[in-house]
Amino acid sequence: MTNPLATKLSHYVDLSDDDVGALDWLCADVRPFKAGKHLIKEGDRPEVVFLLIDGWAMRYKVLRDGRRHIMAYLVPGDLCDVQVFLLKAVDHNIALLGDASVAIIPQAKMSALLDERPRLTRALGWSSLVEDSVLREWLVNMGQRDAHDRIAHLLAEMWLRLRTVGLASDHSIKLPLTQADLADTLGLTPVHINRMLQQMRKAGLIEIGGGALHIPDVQRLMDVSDFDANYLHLERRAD
Amino acid sequence: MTNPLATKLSHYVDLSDDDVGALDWLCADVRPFKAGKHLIKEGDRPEVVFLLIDGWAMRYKVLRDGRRHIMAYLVPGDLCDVQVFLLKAVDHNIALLGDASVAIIPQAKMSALLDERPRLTRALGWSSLVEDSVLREWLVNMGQRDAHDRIAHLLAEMWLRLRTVGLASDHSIKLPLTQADLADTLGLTPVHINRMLQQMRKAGLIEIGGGALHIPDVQRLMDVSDFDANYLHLERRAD
DNA sequence: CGATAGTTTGATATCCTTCAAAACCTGTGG
DNA sequence: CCACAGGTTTTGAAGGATATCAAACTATCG
Repeated sequence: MTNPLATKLSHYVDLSDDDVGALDWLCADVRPFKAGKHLIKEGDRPEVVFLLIDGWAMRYKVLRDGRRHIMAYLVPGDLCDVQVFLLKAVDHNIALLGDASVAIIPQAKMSALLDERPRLTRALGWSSLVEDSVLREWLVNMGQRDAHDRIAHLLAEMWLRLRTVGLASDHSIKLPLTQADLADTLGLTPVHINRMLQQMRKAGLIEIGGGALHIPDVQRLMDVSDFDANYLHLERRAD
Repeated sequence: MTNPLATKLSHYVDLSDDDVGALDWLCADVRPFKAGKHLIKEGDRPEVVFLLIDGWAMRYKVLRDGRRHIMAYLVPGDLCDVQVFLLKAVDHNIALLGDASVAIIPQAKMSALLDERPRLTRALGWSSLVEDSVLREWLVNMGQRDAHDRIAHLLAEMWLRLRTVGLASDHSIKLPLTQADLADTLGLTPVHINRMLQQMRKAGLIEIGGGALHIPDVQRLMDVSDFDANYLHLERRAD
């Protein structure tokens, strides 16, 4: 199974071969993009849906005084704002964090899929509920945890999410984030991120650097950061 | 127009009389509940959808050590987790903040509405995109703003949201929140909330207390808190 | 090999928390 | 109608987590 969206959705529902075929059909138009390319800009009214095939993207906002806040990371298998064409104008940006491959899906194709494949529609609905749930957990993370635990929680989440699309090898993932990116994600200073990462390194919790993250003992990282994987809803609903 | 959901949706699309009638039909079963009553509990798999008619509710999570974080406030016209029956189990709680009236909508009734009234379906989709957008703005609020601005931003938002359902009289709204609630919403201490509120009172930004909030100059409150109303998507899409 | 982005270090300032107690409400039962 | 109980708001003093500022160091890439 090469399509990362299919890999992800198969965690939520049983996909038939036809379903997988339909997803491949959806991703007929895959293009390479350079690092920093914007898929969506504030004020746009997008006409197509994007699906990340390879690489990372971030969803972010810029405040009036120039500060930036990153509100989500998109990894392979993640869709950009499936429903967003309902709105007059989007209120955020989505940019690639490195060179990436992106499938471009015309609105009509997306609608056709949703009309004809109820099982996929359900899986996509699930997937978007999980996105909401992740957003809520980020809010809790910012509101209730100190810098150390906040970072640990985020890293554990990214590791788990990448594993569900088959992108965690042994205990490592690619992590194309600078410490400034982490700072703008967690509401902290790059300086403080740096100091906390050093502390976590010394404690043997993580090895980080050079665009990669190694977590020797994921359970331990989850324990220290009060991580409860429920919010990722990886357990399939029984019915 | 008495149905607060109809009032809210009419900001997004033009509703026909039939649409409004359908919404009233949806809310046939309205019941009174006592303060503190839980509409949804973590681990539930709800069979019905709730619609707040009168009163406030909060969506919150409890961490392992007992800390609580409030992730959203629901006000009249807001639905509880329309799609949530897709999930195996919800990962949060929704409780009433005071005595309230709640419409109880069976799953089947909701589905029927969505099948038969594409315009309402579109409006509900819009409404749920706005909810997501609000959640993202809360994340930015926590990540980038200090205590004072964070509080100001939240109060301005609640004032605007209540106004769109016709519940802001002159410059006042009901605000059934304790300072501890605000603290658990904004990731601050009740003590610090208290001191900031005093400061805002002295500055003439707000009058708050006794379950009510008065904002003499909403524009000023929005200015100091870097409030950009775009994220509420109150501008109707032109098409 | 120089330029540029990213990481690391140190010293100091500040916002916010913590802890503890007093004051203030609001509803309830006697 | 008073007294009391529980929750909420307010106040003070002191400590801690994180920010700020400035600069050195390191990696990366054309």
